[in-house]
Amino acid sequence: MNLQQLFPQFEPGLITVIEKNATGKVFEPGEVIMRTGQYIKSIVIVLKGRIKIYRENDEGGEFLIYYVGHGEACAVSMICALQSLTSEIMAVAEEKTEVILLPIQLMDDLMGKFKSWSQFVIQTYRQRFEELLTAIDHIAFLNMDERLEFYLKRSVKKTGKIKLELTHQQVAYDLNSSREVISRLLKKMEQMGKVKLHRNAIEFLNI
Amino acid sequence: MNLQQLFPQFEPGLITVIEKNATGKVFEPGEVIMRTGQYIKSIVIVLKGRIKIYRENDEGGEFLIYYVGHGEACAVSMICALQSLTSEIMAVAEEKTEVILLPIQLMDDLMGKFKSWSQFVIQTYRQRFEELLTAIDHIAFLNMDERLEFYLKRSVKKTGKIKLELTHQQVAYDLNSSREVISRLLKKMEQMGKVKLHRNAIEFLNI
DNA sequence: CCAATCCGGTGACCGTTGTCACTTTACCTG
DNA sequence: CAGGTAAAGTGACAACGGTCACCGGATTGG
Repeated sequence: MNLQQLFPQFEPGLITVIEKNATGKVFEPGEVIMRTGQYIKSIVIVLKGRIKIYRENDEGGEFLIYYVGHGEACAVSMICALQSLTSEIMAVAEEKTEVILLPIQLMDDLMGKFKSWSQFVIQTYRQRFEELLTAIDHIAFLNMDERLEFYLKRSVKKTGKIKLELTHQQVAYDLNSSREVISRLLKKMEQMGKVKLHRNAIEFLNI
Repeated sequence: MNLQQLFPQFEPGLITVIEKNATGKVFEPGEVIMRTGQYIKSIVIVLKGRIKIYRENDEGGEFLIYYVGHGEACAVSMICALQSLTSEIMAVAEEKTEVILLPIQLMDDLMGKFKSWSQFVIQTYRQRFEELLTAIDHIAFLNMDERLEFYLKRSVKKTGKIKLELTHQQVAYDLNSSREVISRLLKKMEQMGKVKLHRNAIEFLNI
């Protein structure tokens, strides 16, 4: 994967520094990249594939906050990196995902030296901040059926597939709900002609 | 209010630039500082008092996300400032609040020139990001009684008062609930000896 | 091919919260 | 002090979503 191609806005000097200090890593679908409570030692940048970021609670509840796609970075890793804090979220590879890891010590240095880097950091914060606000909106103001519909639409957009390979159980996890509830709501959506249900797959109609 | 005293980490040069370009403003308790959908033209920094930041939805629902106290800045104003976007939140003065407004054009300039400023910006993002995550936790995983207790404890901490001057209706607004529900839960808490209820006030016991 | 397993469908039930309607209480003001 | 008003208490009810129990169909693997 060509870094310069993925980040055309980065100065060549910055690319060189990153290439010198980064280590690559590949995660298989479903593999956990980061756990709640784990120490963060690197900034994670996605080159290829996609990561899901979850918030967890003590009793096994989990809740999908956002996706990190290629050319994006995990804001949480940056945040924690600055203070060597533990992660407050969980990250899981959704598909086969290629990332690079940058040692946190580099962060301060890059921020000072490269304007494109500090813009990238700020831009990442901004985007994630807005996504968190959207997440808050949804759980605070929407019912499960509306949240489900948003979830499916977003999945279609992120994967580019209309037929989503998902079980009801997986959807329930992501929305911090239960399988039965999701099944019921999907049935309703099917009756309204919004989706077609298959085994292990949900086909989205009327986009 | 002495800027240098409030921000000891700022370089004297930075203080000078801020003083030259800032305009002061005072808001009365309950006054709306920023509305959802409004264009942001300045960065807001609180010198004295406290602001409440809400997320609103179309149907009049609102939801308290966090407070901005003295020596703190509104992360949203920074985020929007960078791209001249509209605000996605509402800000209301909780008490008599003194702020300074920095024109957004200054942002880029300061970021490049003053390390203490870019650290301040990053630090602000980091803190707000975590508060958003906490807010998500609460609405996603906690029941109203737990959220209410957290809300009261936080108010005690923020105001320094054990006897909170709040009506049940105001609490209901902040938690996006209804007065009756809050009244019921407060009654329960009173029976458990956690609070003492007065007219227009809630006294917190056992801290 | 049959058993085990996984996925999904379904009905019953319940707790939490929101809503409605109304009453009671505290406080303020003329 | 009387009357008005804002705040708070309360009971009834409904909607949403979580849980339980159980079933049936599809898939897989020995």
